[in-house]
Amino acid sequence: MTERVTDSFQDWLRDRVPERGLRPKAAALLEVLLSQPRRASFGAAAELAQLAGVNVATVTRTAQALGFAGWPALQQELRARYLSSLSAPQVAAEHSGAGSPSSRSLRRDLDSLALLNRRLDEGVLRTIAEAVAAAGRTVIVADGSYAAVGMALAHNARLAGYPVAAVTSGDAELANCVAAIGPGDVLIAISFWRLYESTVLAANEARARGVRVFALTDAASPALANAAEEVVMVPAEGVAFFPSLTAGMAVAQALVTQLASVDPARTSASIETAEGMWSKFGLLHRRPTPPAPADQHSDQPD
Amino acid sequence: MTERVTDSFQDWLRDRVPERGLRPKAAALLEVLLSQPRRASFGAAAELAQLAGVNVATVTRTAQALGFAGWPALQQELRARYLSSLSAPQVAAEHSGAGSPSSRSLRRDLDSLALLNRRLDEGVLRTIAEAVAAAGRTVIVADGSYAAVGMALAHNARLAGYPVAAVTSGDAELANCVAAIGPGDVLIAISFWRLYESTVLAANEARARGVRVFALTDAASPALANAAEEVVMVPAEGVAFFPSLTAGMAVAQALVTQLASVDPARTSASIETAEGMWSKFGLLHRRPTPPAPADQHSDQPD
DNA sequence: CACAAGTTGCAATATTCTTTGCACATTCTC
DNA sequence: GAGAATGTGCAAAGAATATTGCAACTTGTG
Repeated sequence: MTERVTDSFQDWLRDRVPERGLRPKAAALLEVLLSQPRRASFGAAAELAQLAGVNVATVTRTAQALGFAGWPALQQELRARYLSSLSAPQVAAEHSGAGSPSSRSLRRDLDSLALLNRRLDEGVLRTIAEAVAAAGRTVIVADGSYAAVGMALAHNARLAGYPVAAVTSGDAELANCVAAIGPGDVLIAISFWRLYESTVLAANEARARGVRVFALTDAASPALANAAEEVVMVPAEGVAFFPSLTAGMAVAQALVTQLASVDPARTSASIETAEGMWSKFGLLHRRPTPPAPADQHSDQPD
Repeated sequence: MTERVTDSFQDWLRDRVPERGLRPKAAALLEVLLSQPRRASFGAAAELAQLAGVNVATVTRTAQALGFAGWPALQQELRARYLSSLSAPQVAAEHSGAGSPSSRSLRRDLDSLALLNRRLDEGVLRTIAEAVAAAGRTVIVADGSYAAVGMALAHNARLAGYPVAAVTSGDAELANCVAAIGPGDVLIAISFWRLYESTVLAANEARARGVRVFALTDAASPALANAAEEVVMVPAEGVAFFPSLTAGMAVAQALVTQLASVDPARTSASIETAEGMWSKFGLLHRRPTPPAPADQHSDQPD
């Protein structure tokens, strides 16, 4: 039961123990909490009490003795830490003291990314990257706030030398873009949480027209998954009402990185050209250190 | 498609969907459960209901429609499966291509985020969030690929009920926008790696006009830092040529989360309104019945 | 256009879980 | 060894959560 959950989880809990130590029963309960973090995270006070051979009341009192308002408050912390230790054992956030909304958001994103890192089948990303590299052109459909991820993906992919365009200007343009693609092209649909009607339409229509369709989604979207050849699942759960775009952005980044490695020469040339343009247009505030793009991604074991 | 072990969570839940499919609201709830397994595993029925935009009663009814006695029974199953999906497939992902560009990118982002999490002073984010909340309006300046972060920030901030606009359409519009703001307004400049000339200009000009200026940047941009009241430093190093937007996006997410907590009532009201609009405009995809094999219905917006 | 079938939200009800007052038991001190 | 102080269990009060009856609404059909 106890994996290597122990470190951050146990240390933290032990640190809450006050100077005087705990009463015998409270100590017994603490041992249960430490040794069975899973049950401690989910179970009712009564369940833990029985497990520790103490009364329910002792659970509440122990929680209070540890500095919490009551059992629910303690349990919430236990949960957060237990889950963190499950998904990101290596990071072991030290200051994860349930602080401000912003720091909670960061921590959640960190967890999501750790989860993504373990879950993601990079074979899928390679497939998509190669499809984009081979495609006549690529259209990215992304509505709502997900448009940001689509834009980033398209922007960097173009920089890498591939004709990738994001459609974010509404349904009319979307329709036109879908009408303009066909066999030999690629469409990437990005959508988390709630699915926009037009995104699904575009994906289905494109597939019917012989376009290779891929999807980036948070798995809540069978409609989109059905239309896609491959689906990349991304955790998008945020702490507030908004779904988090962070993990999706990480996937976009990974995808572009993979794409850049498909044909390094092409990418290098493209970047060099782009840089020349930026210079000519006077876009940059200062001349940066000239990067050596060919060196950056020259090592690809696969 | 991906038939990885981790999908057992989603697959399993989808398999419980009865023949006829689900009612619209039930389907909406199912999406939330699938996309936010953490919350689904821990949260109360009411919380999930709000997230899905349905009534509490629907949660209970959906659980029953899926063949469970009620929400607690469903939640218990969800928990078990979510937790095992967290801890099980760790090993597989590690070895299948540990060195591919995409997985290196992901790992780099993970590291960056961990670094950010340690370094970031949440007081700064709070300051910015409060400034935005108090401002007459807020303009976000972000050029190049950073525009994606700016867009996401603006989009979600608007959703939270604040007049935030991202300027991404070129220098002409940027000039107009800067001309239109003054004391009592806020400008947020987002720029990593290389600094666009116009971004710096806008920041300096705005500050001269009495606008509160904040900056999101990596360490390499002293010019921007000079023009800003507060600077949020974000690691943006990518594995390839491209700077990573992931950490920047995480900060945007954190900022919006903080902003949403400044005046929760206002944010709730705003989101509710927005949801009503989405509904009216028929933006969301609400087809509950995906699995019909021969049934190739053409999706029609309702 | 009206009716019927089905769906959803509201609100009262029922259930479960947590906390706390109180009494008994144990332990420590003089 | 007696008294006081502290710890613990029991059970009732209190809070939170889930369920269900009912009415209003929407959608499909004649």
